Amino acid sequence: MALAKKKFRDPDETQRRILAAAKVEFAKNGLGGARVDVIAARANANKRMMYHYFGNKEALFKLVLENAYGDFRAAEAALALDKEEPVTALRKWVAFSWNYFIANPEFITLVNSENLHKARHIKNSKRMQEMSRPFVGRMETLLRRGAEAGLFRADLDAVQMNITLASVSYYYLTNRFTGTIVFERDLMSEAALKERLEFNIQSMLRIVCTPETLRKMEHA
Amino acid sequence: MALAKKKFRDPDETQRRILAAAKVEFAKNGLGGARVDVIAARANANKRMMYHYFGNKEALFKLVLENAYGDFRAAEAALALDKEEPVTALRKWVAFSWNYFIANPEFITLVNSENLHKARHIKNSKRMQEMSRPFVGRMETLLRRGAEAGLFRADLDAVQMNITLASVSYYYLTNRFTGTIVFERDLMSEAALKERLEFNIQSMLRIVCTPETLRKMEHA
DNA sequence: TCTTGAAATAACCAGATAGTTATTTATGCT
DNA sequence: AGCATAAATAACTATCTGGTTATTTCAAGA
Repeated sequence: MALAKKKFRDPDETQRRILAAAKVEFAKNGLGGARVDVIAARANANKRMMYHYFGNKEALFKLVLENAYGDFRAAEAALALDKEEPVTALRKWVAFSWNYFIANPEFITLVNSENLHKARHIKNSKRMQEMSRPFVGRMETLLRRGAEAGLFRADLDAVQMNITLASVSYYYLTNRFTGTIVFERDLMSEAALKERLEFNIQSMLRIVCTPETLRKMEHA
Repeated sequence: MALAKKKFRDPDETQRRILAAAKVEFAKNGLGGARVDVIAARANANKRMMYHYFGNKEALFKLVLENAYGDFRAAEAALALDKEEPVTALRKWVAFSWNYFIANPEFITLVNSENLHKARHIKNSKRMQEMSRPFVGRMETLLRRGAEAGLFRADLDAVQMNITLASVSYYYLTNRFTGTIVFERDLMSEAALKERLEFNIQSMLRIVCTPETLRKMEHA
């Protein structure tokens, strides 16, 4: 196989390492708590390289956030839910966000950190808006298809649905540490995770489906 | 009226001012981004006083968080939902959390900050657990009453319901800054807030009510 | 009025931290 | 081979920051 000869000078690779290290550090400590020295060390790079390639700490944060958001939306698009029957598509969508948040916990903390700062880093990000549009469109399409098939309610707003779909998974996971104390229950055991996913799927179905659809599903 | 003479030395008042200032600063910048100098200045107190009364920055943070949580649960208890008819009680509960999060935005950012730190400040807080128990119990009672009246589904888990009830409001509000960009829509206009609250109430009702109950409500 | 302890303050310190400067080293091109 | 340029490094700096020390000020009880 074509082994890439190890290069001593490799700008692309260095930038990649810095970005990866920054993602870990920003996710773990937030923008304010993250340390550029730690990022450089973890990247096996010199701090000066970070400033050379990315400008400053906040510009690096912005890029990390945009990339994380892009990865999430790309994974979502790859689901190809347009080809699924509406009820199945909704189930898969809920399961997808749940599993993605679990597999990529940095995503949640990065988004939280950006919201703590009132989204000032991406406020004027064209890239951010462009990455979002197809995702909003997908929910509109799904709701229309479901309604036309007589399965879904006809008056649902796609934005509200997008938000609710994310919220039931995101909130559980982002607040899992205080939640464990408040509810005196292990929210992250395998059984608990499975139970929550199933609960979320049922919740979303009850929100979108007509009472008739629900009755049929429950009698099946 | 009995005007309290302004005292030059007033330990209770000084502590109160420091706590209030700390709440603002921690909420705005998170634990890592908060500055003790800023807290002292905003409290019109000396930094030394903070260390004298509260020990250190993290102990102060813990107390601020516990107080914020206590305030929230106290307000919730004051609703006296036990006396309401189940469907009304659920509506009022959803509206309460929604309005509380809007009126007390620090609550959300404080909880987020604590979760970023894996809840290490309240991990062994007896006070935190004690404040939580009645709240979990309230949902159990409500669900039982609703089920006995034939209004609610009989198989609902109180913890899942508590989490979901909070999530649909909390997520919308905590992520309102990135949300505004992602959805290219003002999520905080008066109309948008009203719409979201109504959507959340309907969502919760659809999750808990039996299909028969829903049908009756929709035909009314 | 005098004494005593708590409340309050200001100045300070050591370590941390984002960002820079000056310099060296590898790589691709001719 | 040698040159020009980009990549990489280490050492440095000004400022910030949580926490402390030394000291002063006030208020209440005897």
